[in-house]
Amino acid sequence: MRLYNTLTRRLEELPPPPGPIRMYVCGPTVYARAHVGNARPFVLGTWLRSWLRRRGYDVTFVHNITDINDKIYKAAPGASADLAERATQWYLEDTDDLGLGRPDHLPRATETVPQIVRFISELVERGFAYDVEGDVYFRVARYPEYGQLSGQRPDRLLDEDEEPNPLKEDPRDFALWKANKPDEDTWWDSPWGRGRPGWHIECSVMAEELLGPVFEIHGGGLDLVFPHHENELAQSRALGHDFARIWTHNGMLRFTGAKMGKSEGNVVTIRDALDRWGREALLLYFMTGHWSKPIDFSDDTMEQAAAQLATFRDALLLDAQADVDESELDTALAEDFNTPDALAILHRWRAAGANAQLRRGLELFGISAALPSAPAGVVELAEEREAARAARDFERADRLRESIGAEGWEVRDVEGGFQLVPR
RNA sequence: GGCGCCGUGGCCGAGAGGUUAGGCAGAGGCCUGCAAAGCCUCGUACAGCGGUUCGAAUCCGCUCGGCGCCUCCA
Repeated sequence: MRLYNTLTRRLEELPPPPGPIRMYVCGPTVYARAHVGNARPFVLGTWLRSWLRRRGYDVTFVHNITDINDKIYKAAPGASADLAERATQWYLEDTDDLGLGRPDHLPRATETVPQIVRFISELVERGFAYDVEGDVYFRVARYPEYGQLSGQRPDRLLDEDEEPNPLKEDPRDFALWKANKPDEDTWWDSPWGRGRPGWHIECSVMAEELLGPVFEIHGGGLDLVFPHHENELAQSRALGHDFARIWTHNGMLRFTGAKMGKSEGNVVTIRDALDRWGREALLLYFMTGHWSKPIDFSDDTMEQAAAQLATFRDALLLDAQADVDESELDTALAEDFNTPDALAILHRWRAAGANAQLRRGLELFGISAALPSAPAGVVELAEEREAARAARDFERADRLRESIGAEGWEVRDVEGGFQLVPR
């Protein structure tokens, strides 16, 4: 199994089964309903887990909930904890409805504060951090490797336009701990006074708490490479921890086509996508693009995914029992988890009539392609149509087919009866 | 300006020096009372310009175009 590693900029071999494979995928900051783009790393993480397990790996999948953040304070003045809790529940509901199961651990920043404080204290003791007026900052100058993940050169990271924070020794330094401000309604006690963790530290700590100081995979959106992941790496390596070996960064979703969303964010929530297209079409959509590349989310691309799903469903209605070499799929996935290639293979199996393997292959990605059964009223119409056909009253039969169509179903005449398919 | 990614047939999208990717949409046909599904047939594409090579969509250079990040966005 090889995966593209942002840190080394090449494909990297995973240890052989059973591993272990310890995987941390950055989860959401909970301040609003998550959008489809947020689903991509989650989907990828659960897919990877199930496939690796099938290959005999011992996998632990950690996915965090960042429930302490500036954005939350800003979005819900005076009620940030409440919003964070609500948005956490939304996220769990939305990702549950993707039907891929839950990560093995869903740590929350608010439940990790003592460990975070300990971690920061150690950084301070070792000179990698300093406190000023209740804030604690990471001393970038003390960590010469800074920039290795994102390819940024430390000396080029100075932004002249930015008003420098006078508390920082160096404008590149970033906050590990922030003193409580009057409009922030949650806080924790610490050696530096009342405050709360900065943005990046919670991930270093939660990952190491659950996976240890060295683990195999760290994932997340490409937009997190800098500064978020760069900073995580710096904090942990500063303490001598290897931290993540392979960094996987998934490409962004591009929202094109019809404008959705409000003022500027033309985004679609996971919920909306689920309601409109169904979870299986959505999952199939995610398969159509390689995880490391951007994909367009549009009516057009979703319709194409839905059409592919229908094709698979139709094929599985047939009683086909051909046999194919199932390892072909594993070969595709073993090479950087190439789902578009995997999808092409599944289509070949479909065309070959290898339904058992096709079903197993789809299930790996959480797609059961099972047909819902038609409501009784629709079944009745179909039975009436059968009777009309038997009586060779085709005009009536065609009218009944139209009525069935109006209910959102399609009748097909098959050997010895009919079949009802939603459309 | 800095770091990086990408441009493949109407659309989506693998591949990566010489061999059919696959799908969606479309056309014709078989089947069907008519359909649907299924099956058969049909597309010789790799942004442009140079170069390397016996041979390039695949390597090199330049140009054009799109995108991400550059302190809180998955």
